[in-house]
Amino acid sequence: MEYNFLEIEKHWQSRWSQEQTFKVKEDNSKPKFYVLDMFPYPSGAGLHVGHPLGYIASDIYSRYKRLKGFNVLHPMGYDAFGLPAEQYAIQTGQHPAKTTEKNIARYREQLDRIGFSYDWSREVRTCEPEYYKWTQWAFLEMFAHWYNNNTQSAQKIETLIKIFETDGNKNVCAACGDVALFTADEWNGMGEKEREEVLMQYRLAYLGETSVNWCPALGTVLANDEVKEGISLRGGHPVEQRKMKQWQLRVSAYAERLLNDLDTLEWTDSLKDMQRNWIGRSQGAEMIFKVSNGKEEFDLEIFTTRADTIFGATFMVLAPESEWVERLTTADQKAEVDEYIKYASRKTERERMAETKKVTGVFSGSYAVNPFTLEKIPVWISEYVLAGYGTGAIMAVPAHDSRDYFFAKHFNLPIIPLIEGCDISQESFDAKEGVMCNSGFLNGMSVKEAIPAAIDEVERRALGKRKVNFRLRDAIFSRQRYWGEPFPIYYKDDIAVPLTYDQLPLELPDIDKYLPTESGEPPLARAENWTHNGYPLEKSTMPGFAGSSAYYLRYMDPQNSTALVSKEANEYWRSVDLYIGGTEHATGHLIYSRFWNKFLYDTGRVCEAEPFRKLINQGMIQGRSNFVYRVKGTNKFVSLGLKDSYDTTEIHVDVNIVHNDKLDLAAFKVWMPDYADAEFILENDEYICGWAVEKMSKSMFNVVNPDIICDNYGADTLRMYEMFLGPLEQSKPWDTNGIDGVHRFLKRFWRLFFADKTFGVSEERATAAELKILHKLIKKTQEDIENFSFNTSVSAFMIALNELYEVNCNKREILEPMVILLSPFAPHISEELWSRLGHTQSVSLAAFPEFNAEHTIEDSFEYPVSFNGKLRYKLTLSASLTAAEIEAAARENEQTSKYLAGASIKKIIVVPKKIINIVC
RNA sequence: GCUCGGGUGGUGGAAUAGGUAGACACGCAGGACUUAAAAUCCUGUGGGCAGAAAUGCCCGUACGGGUUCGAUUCCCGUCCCGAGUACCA
Repeated sequence: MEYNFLEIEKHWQSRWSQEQTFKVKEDNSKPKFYVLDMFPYPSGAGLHVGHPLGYIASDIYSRYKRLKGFNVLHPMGYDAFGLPAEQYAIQTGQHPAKTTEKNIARYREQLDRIGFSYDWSREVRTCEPEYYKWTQWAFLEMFAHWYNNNTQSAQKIETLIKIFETDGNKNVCAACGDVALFTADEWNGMGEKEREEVLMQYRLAYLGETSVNWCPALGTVLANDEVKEGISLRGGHPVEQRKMKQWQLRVSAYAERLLNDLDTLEWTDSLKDMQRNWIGRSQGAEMIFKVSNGKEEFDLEIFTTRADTIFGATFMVLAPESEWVERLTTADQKAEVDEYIKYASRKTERERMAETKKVTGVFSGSYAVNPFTLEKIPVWISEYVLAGYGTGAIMAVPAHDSRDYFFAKHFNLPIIPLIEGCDISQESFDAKEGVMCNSGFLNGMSVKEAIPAAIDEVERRALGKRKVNFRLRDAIFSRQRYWGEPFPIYYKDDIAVPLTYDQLPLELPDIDKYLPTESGEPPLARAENWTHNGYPLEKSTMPGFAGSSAYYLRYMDPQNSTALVSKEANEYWRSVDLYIGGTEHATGHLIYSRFWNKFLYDTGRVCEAEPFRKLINQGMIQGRSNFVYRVKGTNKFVSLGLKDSYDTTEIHVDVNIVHNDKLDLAAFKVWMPDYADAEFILENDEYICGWAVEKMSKSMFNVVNPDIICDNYGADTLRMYEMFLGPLEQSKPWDTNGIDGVHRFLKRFWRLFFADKTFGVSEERATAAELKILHKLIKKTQEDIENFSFNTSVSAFMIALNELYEVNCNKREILEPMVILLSPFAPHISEELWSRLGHTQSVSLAAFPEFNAEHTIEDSFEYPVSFNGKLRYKLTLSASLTAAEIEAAARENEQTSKYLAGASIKKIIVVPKKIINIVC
């Protein structure tokens, strides 16, 4: 009886879908467990073999948890808004909804073949109005809240208005934009428009002018994490800086909490580190310098983490975009400064990066006074100071900051060393160590003492105060695109007015073309009558991360039409227990989602402060390309081992017509018409291809479709092989060379149940040795699954099978539990065997077999005995032994006795069950 | 530059509260079955030396040191690879 995986898999997949085997409901009698995959963007290319890696792992874990008696929520959906569908629409005129629908159908087909245990009744798609209604709702909620720094939580905007009405804003401690102080009377005297402008500075979703990453080729703004090295992540177009009025989310308000709560999560250290770096907390002081342009005096505020170096501040630098530039530029420097500002603004982000070592700058004409040395120091303008961080102005300490050092050297500004014995002839001394000098009252202190001492003095003399700065910026939330969630906002006399909740969802209108308009407006400007009660609606749409920020909540209660998630469903499922996905979302989705969740937590909509308790990052699967070598100027191809004797060109060949690096010659001739009459120079009658690890992409012909693996080997082989490939977190090339081994295992496992060609297992009682094989496997498998070490788990099955074959065991008592153990990895074959074993209920309803220590404990061991660390012989000894017993046994033993003859024993080291070392 | 990972056979990878390095699998070589192939099964497989053989000895976890009876594992230094980040004051 052959292992007919095609038939078996088809049969069980249709059973699972008919019987809705994996549908879950809230059930208070069982503990819950929520396993989530990062939902995919359904691209036109379909799934390749790399996509399911994480899905397989999460599916194994889900099935395992079910076997352990948990009520497992394991849903799947689609992140369906996105740029590729829109780009495709621009090119073809096809509505993105149509192509997205088609792609989703294809994805579903491919996913189904692998045998995942998703509860598809909970599927969500971010582009459907019933779903994005709640994305829009969350945006309106943010619009209607402000962040109170005193209580460290979001509060209704009405509470703020109340405070303004009675106290003005002097006692309000909020995360907000620049607002002048006003009294209650002033507030009450303001007109509606003026009030709205003030409130906008406080809202958590707000409209504000910022410098944004503008991508001219895509005609849209991009978030920082959508840009890499000045190039757009999608499409690879150059990106430049531009000032624009955009909707933003006040993510920065949550910086401290986003940072602190990382400690409560079971994420990898490297991922937490990435988030910590991205949030970028730094502790220092804000200080005021008196500056004068010769006519007027100002207080110029700067931020520094090195207040201790104040005595070495020999000049100041403003960012070119700083509002101070205009005030501090003197008449005779104006021409030069204007030219520099123009030069700096023309540069794209990319050019700035490329010239990061080039020193540029211009003198403003103004001077500041160093409050400690009372020296007059010049104020310069340079692009190495960023407008968006701190106050956009710095005090420059060239001796102890490398950037200031290069600048001072270039423009010949004084450099004063502040640390005893430091050498600053070639470069600055940036380390925070050593003893202070040239620094007045700080002299003789170590740097570590001097930093707080200097800030204390600054505060005492009212020159400034302690301050924590974050690198994390507010998230820009507007995109000038079509295929995204419309903003539920309209404009009445230039005032942004939210729609009411009962007017949601605001559906995306149909338009005839998906490009921006000729006048540069977003595509929604093309929609007919894009208005609300005659007032114009917002024309931007929301970015990709909007729809993915709260999808894990929607899965808990996907059909709810009155709330994002009901209180009951939320309190049952709480948060994601296990989240599996790629590390590329570390500073995007995983920050936004945490922010979004914390906001909903503040407003009492969700019961957990963090969305994803444990997170595993699966590695990327790279492509493994194959090459053939064409002899130049001919249609002859030479095998890898012989290619050095010819002058050849390396050509990518489709990996699907290569097996174990051997080329299928017939298939090769059919593959490309040019090669129909190709000739081959073979070695040992075979054509061996070269190979290299590259990105999986169509152009390198190294894309492997999981469907092909399912056709040839079956889904169970695919699942086990992907796990067997190596540790889950590690990136590795897809390499089919080993897949036969896993497939062979499944065939051998299957054959174990067919002793005499017909199905049947022995009902005899198992021996102690056989039980040992089983219980070793139970122990190992459970440990490995809990540790996500699936590759060693697969190995454990192979070892157990080898051992069973060795003792020729096909007893029910051993095989039945093994079927259950294997079912998370290879569900189809397990279900089939389970039912053939005479069980009507599916495997998943059976209890997971318990590990029994009794069957794995041995009463005697073969101990390797070493003398002075050198291994000599093995002695069989009982499990518990004393030094005297070991010595006696060793002296009696024929082989070891010669090493002990006449030797005096210093000590005997016993490492339980491992080794005995006798030191002579 | 900074931060975090990682360097183990021909290949993917096992083994780290320090304890027989190379599990398991691929590949390769030889053998059995077969008219033949496929499938299946068995044996060998880090390198070197000695031996007819059983076997024994030496060297081996990027490189150089250190701690230890004992280091792939811990510490110091060097080199290389990968990921993230980039003028964040």
